[in-house]
Amino acid sequence: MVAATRDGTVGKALSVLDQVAAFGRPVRFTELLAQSPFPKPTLYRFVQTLTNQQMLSYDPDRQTYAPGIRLVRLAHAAWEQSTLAPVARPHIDALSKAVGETVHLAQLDHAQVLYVDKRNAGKPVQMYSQAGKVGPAYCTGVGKVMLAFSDPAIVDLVIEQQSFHAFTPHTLTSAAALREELADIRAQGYGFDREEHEPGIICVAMPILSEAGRVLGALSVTSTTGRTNLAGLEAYVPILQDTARNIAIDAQNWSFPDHDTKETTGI
Amino acid sequence: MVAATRDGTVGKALSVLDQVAAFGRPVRFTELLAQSPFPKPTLYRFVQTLTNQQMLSYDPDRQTYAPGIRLVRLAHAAWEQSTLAPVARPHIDALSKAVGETVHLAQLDHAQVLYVDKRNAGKPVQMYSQAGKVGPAYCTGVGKVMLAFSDPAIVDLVIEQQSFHAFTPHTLTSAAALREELADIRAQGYGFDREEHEPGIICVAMPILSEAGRVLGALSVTSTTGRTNLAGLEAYVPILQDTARNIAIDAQNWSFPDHDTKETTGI
DNA sequence: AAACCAAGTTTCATATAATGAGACGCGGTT
DNA sequence: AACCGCGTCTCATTATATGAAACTTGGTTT
Repeated sequence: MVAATRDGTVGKALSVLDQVAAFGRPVRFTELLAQSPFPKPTLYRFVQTLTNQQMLSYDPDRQTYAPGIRLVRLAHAAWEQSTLAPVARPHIDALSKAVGETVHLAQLDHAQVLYVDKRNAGKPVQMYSQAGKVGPAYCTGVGKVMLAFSDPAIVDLVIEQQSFHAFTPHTLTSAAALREELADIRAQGYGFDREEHEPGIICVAMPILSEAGRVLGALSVTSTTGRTNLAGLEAYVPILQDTARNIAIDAQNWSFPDHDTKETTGI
Repeated sequence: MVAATRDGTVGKALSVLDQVAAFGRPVRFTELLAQSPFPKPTLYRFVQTLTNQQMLSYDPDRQTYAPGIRLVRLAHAAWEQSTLAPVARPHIDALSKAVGETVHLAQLDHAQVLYVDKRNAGKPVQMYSQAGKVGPAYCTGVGKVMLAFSDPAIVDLVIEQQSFHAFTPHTLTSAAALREELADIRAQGYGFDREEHEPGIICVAMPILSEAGRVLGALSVTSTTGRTNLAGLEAYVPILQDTARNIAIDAQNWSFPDHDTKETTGI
């Protein structure tokens, strides 16, 4: 996660937030305490404060804490302002329609892949339950592609703090294998997920690069070995390239033109 | 917002987060300073800390701050654990299919309505851009319905800190009018939005109440005056009632049964 | 070029708030 | 009745946050 100390009280309190979120379920005070670096009263006060602040929610019946509702509000703003999603939206819609497969838009967040948007092939999907999800960088198409074009220093850092887990027989499980793969990706400009994260799931991924060559994010088209193969996915490379370039251009020119998108949702 | 002081340094820092989010666009340091209660160096350090912590993101080119990507990660956890959305999902899907109109699921967050999930009538929709959105409580169907069944003390508080704005000619613009409406809703068990927030937009809303009578959230079916009228919407009351009751029951029994929902997304 | 200005950054003595060992209250066992 | 685990509170100590003022930087005006 983020550097816990160094950022004083605020940093410590936020680390508690992460801790609660990491549980993935409502959690009791004692459970937190057991794996907390903070002494009991300190942790207690953090939890109190965060609950006051609606960053945590408290269930009095079960005596449990969970990430709070204020985060949902804040994340809405974050998603609209700090991710590629709003600019990329029309392009992803078009791409999804064109290829008829699941499309992902991801960004790099520390050593992890953060999925910021998604279009499902057939039916509408509850996006929010997907966006915000994180995954490992070393065994996903989007992750590898983003790393391949990242600053070497960042790659070193990611590899260093990465514990390679073999999700499938195809997962790359060593720093050396990964570095080799990254070189290949850099050479050819795009990458694949060859059932490295889940059996039967393959994808082709394309980086979204700024004019200056900085990694903004990545796109991928996902399918299953039942429906197609890598050669089949490779056919999508041109349209992925176009889409990625267009997103990059729009991102460059994007300057939040004063809310000209008037709401008409009828909420 | 939340009580800024009282929660020490952490509370103050979080208030800065809110402030940034409220801008709705990337914002410069000076802009923040102009409307901040904190002196320059204090605000500066908060912004620094929050940026370090990825709660804010900084654009060095434009020298602007925006809500950070860490919020998206955290919100994912919050949405899954602290909202009705995961339990309600199947019920809302069914409801949406049955009525063929836009369906909203909302919860009360302070004095505001927080939309936690949504199904669009015809075409798939980018949910995330809607969930997390907040609206006023006094002039939306879901807001009034939730207030109507809330603790009187809460209602007083909400009304007190509410500045009534007339969005349309039909908006209730006085505490008295609102209280009267709330009494009616309580008597009849559900409520309407009679073009009170946006012209042409109407909805019927139903509270989701726990066995003990506590307000868990609210559902609504939204339409336009072009397609139907209040009497037409009233026909949905029985199915809304059923759906709300079923959601309440599921929410009661919901106890996070240890990740039996294995992922098969193929990300 | 020199003077100016505004936005951003750093310093440092002071005030304030965070800290955590310990103690307390309380419901549920044994 | 004694015990125990869990959550809560107290308070002297210490560390941290604070903010007036000074400094830097990059751009604009005279």
